Amino acid sequence: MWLGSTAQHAVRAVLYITEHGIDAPVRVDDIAAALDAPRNYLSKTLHQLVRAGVLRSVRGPNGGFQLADAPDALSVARIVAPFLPSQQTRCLMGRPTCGGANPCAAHHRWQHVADGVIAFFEETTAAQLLADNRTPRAAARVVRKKPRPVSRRPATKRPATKRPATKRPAAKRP
Amino acid sequence: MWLGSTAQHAVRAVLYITEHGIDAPVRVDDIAAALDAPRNYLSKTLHQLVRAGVLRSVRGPNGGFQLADAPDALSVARIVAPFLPSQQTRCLMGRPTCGGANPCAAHHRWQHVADGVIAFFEETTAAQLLADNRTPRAAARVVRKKPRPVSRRPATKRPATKRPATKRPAAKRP
DNA sequence: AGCTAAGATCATGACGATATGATAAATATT
DNA sequence: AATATTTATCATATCGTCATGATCTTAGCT
Repeated sequence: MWLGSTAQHAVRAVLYITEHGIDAPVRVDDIAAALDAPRNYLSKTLHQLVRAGVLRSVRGPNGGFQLADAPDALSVARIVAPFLPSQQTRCLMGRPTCGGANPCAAHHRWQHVADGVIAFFEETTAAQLLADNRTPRAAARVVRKKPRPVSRRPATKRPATKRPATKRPAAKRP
Repeated sequence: MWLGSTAQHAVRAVLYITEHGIDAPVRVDDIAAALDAPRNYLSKTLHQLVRAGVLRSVRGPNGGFQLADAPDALSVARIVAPFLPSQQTRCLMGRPTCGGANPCAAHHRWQHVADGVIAFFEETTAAQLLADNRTPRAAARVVRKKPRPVSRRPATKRPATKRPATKRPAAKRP
């Protein structure tokens, strides 16, 4: 609902990378297998996230994708933005002039609802979703509380995480 | 936002019909001109609303479209339903199994937001939107109140409104 | 240098949404 | 019955999304 399948793949892929990419990049093949998503199309999608500054990619052997920032500084809005239709109006009717002096018929009633949706996208972080996913029991409760604004600490450059030649469990087909 | 242009045309057209179709059907040409929407495509769209039971159509001279029910018994949801993508899941990720025992990562946080949107569509009526449109000043206030559930009175069959041969101001090109 | 494991990219196509223009069908008026 | 008016429908076109499969490029390893 309200997210195209590409954006849905993007969110789920980012969550997967957040969970499994702590010390080594995650391969597209692994993500595609885990999400049951088309491999090449997912590759393209992830690359768009690289261009958007959400992910970093490493080519060649032992390559893959990692988060560019800390998961609690990554809002769903940033993940989803590259895959939203370009003409983004907040007007239900799509009226370009809607607002302020010239509201469309639905403007005032819709505004509240739309604000809620925008807030969800802006304030929900990858870290929160992952935490919810790990403890579904607790998630049903946490959601009752007023959401805190997204952590704005400046993108904690992690110290390059030069991973020590982690021999992964070898390729699937040796 | 979140409504395709067809659905947007549908809502605006219904509002126009609600306003101008009190005692006589409204012609597609008039609606198309008022909305600046493509004439034939709008015709098709309106016909879909006829099939959905939202409008009634009258063919031939003095024909056009009228509401099938009273405006305060017509929710936005009913207007928009025929133009929504068929696979309607409330899950942000589109997971078919999302919910209850097997929630997706975003389920609990998203549910509240989605509920708000659903409620907007279900509880907002054509009559309300039209009233808001006529008094934009007051609309900014009314929206603060808790919305009342949609009036459910049983579709007031109006007594056929056989209009007395209303000569309309003639065609555009005589 | 050559092999191999990865991401990056390209050509192609299916599909639905959004139209456009022409034509068919219905009906009120004369 | 003929005509004019109005909706209903059909054939076709365009565009963006969502892919698929093949090929190119990068970089670690020996």
